[in-house]
Amino acid sequence: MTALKIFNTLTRQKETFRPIEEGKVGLYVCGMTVYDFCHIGHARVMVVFDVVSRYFKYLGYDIKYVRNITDIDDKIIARSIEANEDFTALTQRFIDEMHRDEVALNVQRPDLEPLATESINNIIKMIKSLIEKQHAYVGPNGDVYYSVESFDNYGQLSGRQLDDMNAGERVEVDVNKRNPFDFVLWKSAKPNEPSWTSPWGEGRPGWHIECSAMATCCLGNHFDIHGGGMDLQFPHHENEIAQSEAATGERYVNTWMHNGFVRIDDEKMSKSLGNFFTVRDVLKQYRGEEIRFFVLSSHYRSPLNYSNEQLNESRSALERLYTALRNIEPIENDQSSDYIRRFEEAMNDDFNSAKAISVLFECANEINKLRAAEPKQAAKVASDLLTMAQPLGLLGQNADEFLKSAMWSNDSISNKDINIAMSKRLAAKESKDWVLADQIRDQLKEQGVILEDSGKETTWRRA
RNA sequence: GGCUGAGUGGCAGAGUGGUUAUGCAGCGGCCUGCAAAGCCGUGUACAGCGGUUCGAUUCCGCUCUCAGCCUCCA
Repeated sequence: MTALKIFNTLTRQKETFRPIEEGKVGLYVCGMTVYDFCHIGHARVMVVFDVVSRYFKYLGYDIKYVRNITDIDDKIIARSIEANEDFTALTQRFIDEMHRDEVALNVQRPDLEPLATESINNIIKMIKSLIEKQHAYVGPNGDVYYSVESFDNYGQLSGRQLDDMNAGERVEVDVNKRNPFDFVLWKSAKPNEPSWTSPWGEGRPGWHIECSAMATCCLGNHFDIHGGGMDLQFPHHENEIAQSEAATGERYVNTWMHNGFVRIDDEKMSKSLGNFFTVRDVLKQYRGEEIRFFVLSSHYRSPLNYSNEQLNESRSALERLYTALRNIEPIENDQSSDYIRRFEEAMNDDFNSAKAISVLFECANEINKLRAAEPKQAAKVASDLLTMAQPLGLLGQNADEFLKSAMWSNDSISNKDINIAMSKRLAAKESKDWVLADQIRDQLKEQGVILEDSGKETTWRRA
């Protein structure tokens, strides 16, 4: 059995995973800022780290998975003013929507979902300690800043030197900062903004500090894995390291994992570019499992190009897998399985879900070959297939139900009417009236229903 | 300007110093009353130019192209 290897952004290498505490894993992932619906890029983070978490469980680890929710920031404030809605009502609304998307994508809830607004005490404590240790200072405007020059290893994660970066190239440099790369820990409140009391007056936390506070609070000063999107590498995660290690004096995180972007027409999908699709929108056309399969069909660090063609392919792929599982009662396989071995080998290689999925198809092929002659053997392979699908969060539905429920044709004709048409066709077939039988079949096909004859039995599915 | 990463067959997408990825689509066959599903077979793929090597798509160098970060962003 190969050991689990994970690509660590910090070292830019795959490293054998060694937990800090035997048999346990602490995982922290940067979650959503809740002022809008989740888009497919967010879905990728959710699904990717859901699989990471499921796979650790599959391997028998006791995992603690923490994903924060940013429920206070500039955009939230802007939205709440715009919508004339209290910011807590706004954020609660989108937290609920996010949870709805997760359910649709079969994403399991993290063990903890801390809120920034419920972590203010810890945030203040950490800022205090940073000021005491002279890693932070109060600027002329009353905001508290982190001093990047006070931290020797600043730039270790993103592989950049302070001198190499073009500060102020695209954004005006804040005159209150000693170094242009210093960042806000505590922001003083403007009139009518939500705020909390602190030693530096009424205000709210900066973006980066909340994650340091929540992560160390939930998982300890030093934990195993921290994840998030590629774009968070700099400055967000770089700043988290600087803050946390300066404040605690301990190493912060062993392994950093970053997932690649979803792209549209070879461009990053993002809010600022406006080229995004919300999970909600895509769910009108595709099932959650189809979106999930699409996300897992490429490696998590690769770019993922969004298109209908790709989603359609994911649909066909799932149909093939479910078709193999149809009408089979899996029997637990007591023998060691080469499929499982290769599946684990793929997953142990930095969670290579694309490669792992190819093993699922080999199982499907094997089942189809065995099903007539050796049904018992086929049932065992089916069990293997489901065993592998579980940590991927796939194939959890009943095969026949999945195949009978394709979404857009659901309302065109009822199951009852399908059955009526089928019995008419059966009668036609028995009297060898092929013209009528084919006519009925063609008609159903127009309504999105495909008939499949096998021997005397006829099954149906929706296209 | 600095720093990352990527360029694979019609499409998508893994991987490897010499041997079948996988899925979708195509073609031929089997099965079928005919289909569908399934099975079998089938594709001179690895951006370009040099180098290392008995041998490179895989290692090294250069070139070209693309994407990302250096502002908020998953």
